[in-house]
Amino acid sequence: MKKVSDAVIRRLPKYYRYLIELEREGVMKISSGELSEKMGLNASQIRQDFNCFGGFGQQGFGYHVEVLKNEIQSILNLDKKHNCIIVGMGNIGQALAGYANFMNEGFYIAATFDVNERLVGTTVNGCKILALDEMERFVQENVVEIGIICTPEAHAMEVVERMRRCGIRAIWNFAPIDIQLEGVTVENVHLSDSLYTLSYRLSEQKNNEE
Amino acid sequence: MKKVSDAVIRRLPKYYRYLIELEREGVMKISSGELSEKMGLNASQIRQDFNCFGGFGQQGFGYHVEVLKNEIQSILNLDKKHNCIIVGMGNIGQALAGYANFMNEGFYIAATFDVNERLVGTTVNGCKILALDEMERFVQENVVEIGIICTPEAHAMEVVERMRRCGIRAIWNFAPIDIQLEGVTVENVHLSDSLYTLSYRLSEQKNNEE
DNA sequence: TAGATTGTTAATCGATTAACAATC
DNA sequence: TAGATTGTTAATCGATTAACAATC
Repeated sequence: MKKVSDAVIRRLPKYYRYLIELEREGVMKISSGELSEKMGLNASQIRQDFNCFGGFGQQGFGYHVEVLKNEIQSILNLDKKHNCIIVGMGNIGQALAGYANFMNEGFYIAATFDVNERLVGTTVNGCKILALDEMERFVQENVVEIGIICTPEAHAMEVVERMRRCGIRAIWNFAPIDIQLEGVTVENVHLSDSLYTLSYRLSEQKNNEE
Repeated sequence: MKKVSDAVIRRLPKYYRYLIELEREGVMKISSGELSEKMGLNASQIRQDFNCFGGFGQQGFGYHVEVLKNEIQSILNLDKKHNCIIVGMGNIGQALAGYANFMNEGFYIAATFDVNERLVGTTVNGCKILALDEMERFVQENVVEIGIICTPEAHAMEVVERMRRCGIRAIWNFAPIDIQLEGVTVENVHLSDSLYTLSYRLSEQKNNEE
């Protein structure tokens, strides 16, 4: 199968959100035209996107909302359970541990780790915090697919390397570094980058008003 | 000035991060070629990007790290203080309130709000939580540039509308809805979208290995 | 059958990359 | 002056959009 471009992949969760919403509203079918209006995308683009993965529609009719939703859920691999671990249980780590939403879509925080001895042993948002030194053993004894990095910048790279060594192949990174590692899929979040772009557009807006 | 594309704007914080790093390492000058290797970008692209905002380099020499860093800081509007408020002090809201990093770059959490009576009046990460009903008054009495939305999906749109009405022109949105509003600049974060794309790429990786 | 809407090919647009003249 | 590297124009590439034949 031809490689699907990143732009398409990043639209999939958005389709998924809108389809869940439509299903909740009891809508049974939708055309690319209607969906394009709702989502602010081009109808051609929507059809092109779906056709990267096969034809989910019916000519002359449109798309069955439930079918399409299930297809995208399956493409995104959200119909399977994924064990995660969090390393770094500061503010962000604790928040993600409590982000109950994840479990609804098959993400489960199997364990959390920190180096801070005052945190180790405590329970936050239902997750017990273990000593970082126990990570390797835990990952060997349990199936862990996703490593979530919420450490300060200084420790992030070392944790990434340790995760890779014990077989974790997917990393969700919240530390402000760009991780690129052979054989490991990384999604960098970079919250501050996001805020900075907002700051840019705010000042741009002000300039236009002057 | 010609409108700068979103792709360029999203690279600015990344340049900024690398330049801060270089400055910290004591590097005085850098060429687009060296920077491209470090950042994994194309050198032409880097020069094109910088030239959207004017020529910061010196032919035959390269770029002064400090000068370039300061220019980008100024373009991103990070050399000014920005008051923010957070609405919704659940896990994510609390985490962002404590994300001390923001203040370093001029972002300051002036107040936080919630509807939950058990939270109102308490102090989290140094931020006192006020009742949501006090938001309008607070914004009128203080200069607030950025509204941060961390409410559940169901309340997000109403909060956005209230923020707009009391004059907030920039919104950093963590609720899982796409906000688009005339006259308001919105940066949608969508953490679960990000995790879903990681999930997709993880399954793709597994398929390739088979 | 006629109408609607998909799936897919072709055209357009914008972003990335290459090339090179300008110049420090 | 010669060498290096920018700033900028031109070429390429990929993503988006338009068009339309296929078909339900």
